[in-house]
Amino acid sequence: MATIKDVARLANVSVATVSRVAHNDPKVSAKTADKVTKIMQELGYTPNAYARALVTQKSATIGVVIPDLTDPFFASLANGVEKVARQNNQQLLLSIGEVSADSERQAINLLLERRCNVIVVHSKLLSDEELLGYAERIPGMVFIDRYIESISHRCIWLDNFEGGKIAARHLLALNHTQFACISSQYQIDDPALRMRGFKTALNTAGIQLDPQLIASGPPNLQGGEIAAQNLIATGKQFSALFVYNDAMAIGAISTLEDNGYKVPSDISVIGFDDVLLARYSNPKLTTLHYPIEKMAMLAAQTALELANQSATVDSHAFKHIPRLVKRESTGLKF
Amino acid sequence: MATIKDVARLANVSVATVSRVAHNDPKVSAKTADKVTKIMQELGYTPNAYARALVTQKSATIGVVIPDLTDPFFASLANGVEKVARQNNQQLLLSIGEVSADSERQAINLLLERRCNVIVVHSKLLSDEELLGYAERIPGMVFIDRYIESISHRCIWLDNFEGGKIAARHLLALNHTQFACISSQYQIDDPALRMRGFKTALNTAGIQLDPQLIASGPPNLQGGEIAAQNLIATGKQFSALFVYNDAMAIGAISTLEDNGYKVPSDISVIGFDDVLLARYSNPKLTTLHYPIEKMAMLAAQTALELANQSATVDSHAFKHIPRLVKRESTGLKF
DNA sequence: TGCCATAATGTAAACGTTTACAATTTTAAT
DNA sequence: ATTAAAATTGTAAACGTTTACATTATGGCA
Repeated sequence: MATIKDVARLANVSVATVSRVAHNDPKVSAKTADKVTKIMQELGYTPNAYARALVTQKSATIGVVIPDLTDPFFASLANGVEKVARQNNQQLLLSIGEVSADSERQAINLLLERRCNVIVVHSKLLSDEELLGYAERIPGMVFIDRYIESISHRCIWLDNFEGGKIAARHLLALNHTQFACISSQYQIDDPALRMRGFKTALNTAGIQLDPQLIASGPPNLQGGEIAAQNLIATGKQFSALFVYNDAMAIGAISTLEDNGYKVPSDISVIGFDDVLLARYSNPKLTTLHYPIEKMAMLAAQTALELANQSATVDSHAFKHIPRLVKRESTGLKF
Repeated sequence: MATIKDVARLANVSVATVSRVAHNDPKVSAKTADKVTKIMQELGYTPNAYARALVTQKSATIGVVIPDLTDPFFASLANGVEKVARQNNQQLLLSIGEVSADSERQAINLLLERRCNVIVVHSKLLSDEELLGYAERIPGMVFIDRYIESISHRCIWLDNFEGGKIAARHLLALNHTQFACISSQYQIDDPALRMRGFKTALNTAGIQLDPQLIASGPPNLQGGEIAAQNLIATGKQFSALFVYNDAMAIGAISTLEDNGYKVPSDISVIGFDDVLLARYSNPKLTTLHYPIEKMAMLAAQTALELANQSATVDSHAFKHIPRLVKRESTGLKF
């Protein structure tokens, strides 16, 4: 590939001049600028980002660490970061953390090697201490979907507890009195918080959740199907079901309908996350909207500002509350 | 950030020795290796990928150009590339091409600046000529979901025409005789090919497709809903519906059911792509599986080999045929 | 003990840029 | 025509590595 020197030689100027033309620096005469531009095109010259990064000490790159791209939730996250990256003429470097602490660590390290000074990390497996260590080293690192007290101004997270409460209040407002839950068996924090919020709101209304009507499974379609089967197998009555996420909720609905229950007329079902699926399911899913793309954009913006020491973000924006999206899967209890 | 020189100074050795330790070169004594390693850890030394790339002339990076991350189809594509990237210790650089020829061009150029020599491109907007120009400059560039005659060994594509035929044959085998179609109004090639394949197979069976029973719309849920409404509005009978993609198919089903038609008992519906949605919809969608992740992996693998001039791939593998996935949305016509 | 092969380490150039600073050319005012 | 200021261009160091080659240290053997 043609280098700046090649251009300089052919144009009979110094590399400095070529560099100036490449940055359309005003202190270069129109004539030489033309000449150089022409040669650049002839040679198909493209500046070498590595050389540039080396000397300027900036990578023009935003890094993202997520566990998985196929999950639409994380795809939205990456998309949010990409948007602000593009707005700021930065490129997106993607590092997939998979499912082990080791690969998450690996993913972060790769970003560090590339001198990414702006990084959005979604980590559920690394300890607070380890993340703090990284955070200390690189000021432009921000955590999404995680809360670490001592660096709360660098954490963008959703209030899952509150989400659970909102779900409960919605079902209570529809006159339901007999509740069931489906939780996820993975990811320590989120499911537990959502369930606790749900129970708390029920208790406030003077209702106890029957422990036998809490099922769980892996957080996907099949998990929801199995959990719903277990719920039905208890033989207990319930008219409202709060499910950990949309995928499980759709699985649960499918099992319920296979067993002769109509949603929402017999049983109301509410999901969580509001991923694409929720709008495509039948009946369309009532759920709690997780504004992940917006949060990701905020995270990227914050990381960018922190990296430039220009941080002025209102730290109240960091906690997000999910919003109830009423669709077709919940209804009045008669 | 600590550099190799810092390490060298503190360890009382030359930078060359540190570099050797970093690559665990065998020609360094165990004693010094230990000493250096310790200092590296103390300083939290991470080699600078840019400096390394500059001198070795390799970027250790695979680039991907896709129009959009939120579309699960493209997310799968990116995921496939990422998988082989990781297998080969490469990093994923993502460039979003959006929806204009200009931004696609921009996306490719950014990758070139970063001296990505392995690139998987999904472009529908740039002309064959322009892509050929790029292909010439960089040998490790491979095109997915596109066919360019003169560089067919660098194109990984799906036979949409054949897919249309398979769909038709499936519906014919179920004894259907009255057909309708929903196509997409965007993306010149794919929809046209799918529809042509469909018609061709019908004609072979001696059936003509009524031109009035071909509707179209934007390739999403709403597009499918609207198109189905138009189909119903014609007042014409049909028992089998071939839809451009799964999202539209789900929209169409929703409209059909709202109008009192049962799927599949009244009308069989077949989609295309087999995205996540197809498995989550109700009824579950019969569709044509587009093995995009597998294709993306093959593309990345091919690009990698081309970049290393070690290409030995069987070029017959480059054309892919979609596979029929029979689920619940199609059934026998009585 | 001296010598040589081998192992270990160091030196320095190169990769392709950017950017102070220096040098040169142009411009305009006298 | 002279000259100072302004505009343009060039020089060279620096960024952090890798690596061919040169140098030095080590150990084995006679």
